Amino acid sequence: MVSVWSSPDRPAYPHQALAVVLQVRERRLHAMLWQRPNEPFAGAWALPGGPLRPDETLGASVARQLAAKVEVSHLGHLEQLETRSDPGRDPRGRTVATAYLGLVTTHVDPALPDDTAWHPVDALPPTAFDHGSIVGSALARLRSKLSYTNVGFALAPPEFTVAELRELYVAALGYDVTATNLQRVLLRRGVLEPTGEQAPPGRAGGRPAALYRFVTPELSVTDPFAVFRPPARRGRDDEAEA
Amino acid sequence: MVSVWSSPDRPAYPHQALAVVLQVRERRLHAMLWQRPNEPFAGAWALPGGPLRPDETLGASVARQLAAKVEVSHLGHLEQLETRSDPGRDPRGRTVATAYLGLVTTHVDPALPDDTAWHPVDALPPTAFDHGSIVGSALARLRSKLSYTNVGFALAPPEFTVAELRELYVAALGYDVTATNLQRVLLRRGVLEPTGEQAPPGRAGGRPAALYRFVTPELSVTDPFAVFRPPARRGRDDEAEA
DNA sequence: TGGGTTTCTGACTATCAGGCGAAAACCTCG
DNA sequence: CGAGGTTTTCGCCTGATAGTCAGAAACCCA
Repeated sequence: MVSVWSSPDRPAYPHQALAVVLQVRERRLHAMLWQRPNEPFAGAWALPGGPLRPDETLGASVARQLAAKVEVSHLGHLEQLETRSDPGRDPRGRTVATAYLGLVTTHVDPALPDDTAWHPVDALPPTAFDHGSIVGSALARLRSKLSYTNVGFALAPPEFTVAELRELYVAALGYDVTATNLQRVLLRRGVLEPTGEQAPPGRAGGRPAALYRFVTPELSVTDPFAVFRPPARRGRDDEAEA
Repeated sequence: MVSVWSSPDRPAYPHQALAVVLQVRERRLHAMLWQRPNEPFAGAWALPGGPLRPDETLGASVARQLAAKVEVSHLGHLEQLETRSDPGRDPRGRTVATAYLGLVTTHVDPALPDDTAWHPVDALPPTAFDHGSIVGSALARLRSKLSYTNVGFALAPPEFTVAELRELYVAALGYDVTATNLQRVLLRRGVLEPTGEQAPPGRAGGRPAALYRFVTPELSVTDPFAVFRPPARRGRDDEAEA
């Protein structure tokens, strides 16, 4: 047990770890929220999370508290987002909150407690505290990262067709993207690769789609900034193969 | 005065706001550090910062504590970086620390307390706590943002030549960039504009350089991701002018 | 077997970063 | 006062990549 120390010139504050857990459900991006039964903000919806324990890191804390809500194995990605410290953010007294961004793959439907539900991010119910704006931050983070990293792996099932992947991106980004372009860009970047197999023929006919997977199930950035790059890195000799 | 509340199931922790203040000095990127006189880490160098007060936000706290070190007006940019929560990061007891990234324009030399000094980021002295790795995070953040935002304005003086700006970028990025390309890219993005005047002729002869300034003294992102963009945004009709 | 549907592939275009060299503008020295 | 050196600026070219589009491929159903 680690002792918590405080003194007049080292004031201490309750700290909570929050999580914005996002998942694409029925072609729309949803956030996991739970409904507060008590004041303050009784009836309003809040982000899952809770107090930081004396012996855990914030990352461990948010993972532990999420485990009480969803199967943790469904969490494909978890990263620190930002820390909110407005003294008035909780009317009961000051707390500091560190928010995390969590992503759940779209092909699972984890069981949730009764007070917890998924809400489309473009039509959130009344939210508690500053949680609404935290969801906004998470959205912005996800959307920009979708473009220059492979976070998509955390939203998509292990194998998928390009059309399915496109649906995910459309839902998460909030605007339309073409399957052709999505496929070419991701293939060129080397984050996507065909499995060699093909999906079962669709119910409505049409050419059966090839199956793809993300090459690496870990976050990697694609260095979108061709700008001000060292001239050395000119030719990409990654695949020096006859 | 805001009351701080705590209970067995809402443990509280001392929280400190830290700042990684960076400045380009003599063609090298430096970080501002102060030398600890006492244990733990006596003699090691630490990031400026200190305890969060009960009635201030983290942002206000870091600004306040920096004001004790440097003229705050020199801080061209300040943004939240990340929050460290390893229970063992301070051997005296648990503290949570939220780090900020601060940038100082290169044309000033603010007076510093005796225990505080600038250190080149590529040759840091022994650092206290986890502050060394926090500097690393700040470096990564600055370098990526230099490429897709206009943060440069926070490092550069109000007016400058392209050659001077290039020196700043070289120092901050850690690798060489060409003045030609830097100028063209920033002009094309519209973050840079000529003042119309030109710098006093150099001591070594040569064509006198034109003076430039950053168009906006606030952070703006240049949306580096031409990827997965809504097709609507095709032509840029920002400057629909005869 | 033909029509409809979906996916895949390649060709073409537009945009932008990066490299290179010539021209412009200034200095100093003989 | 002109020649040589230095620094900046500008224009042209190349290469990489995003975006569009149309046609071919592959499947289902009637």
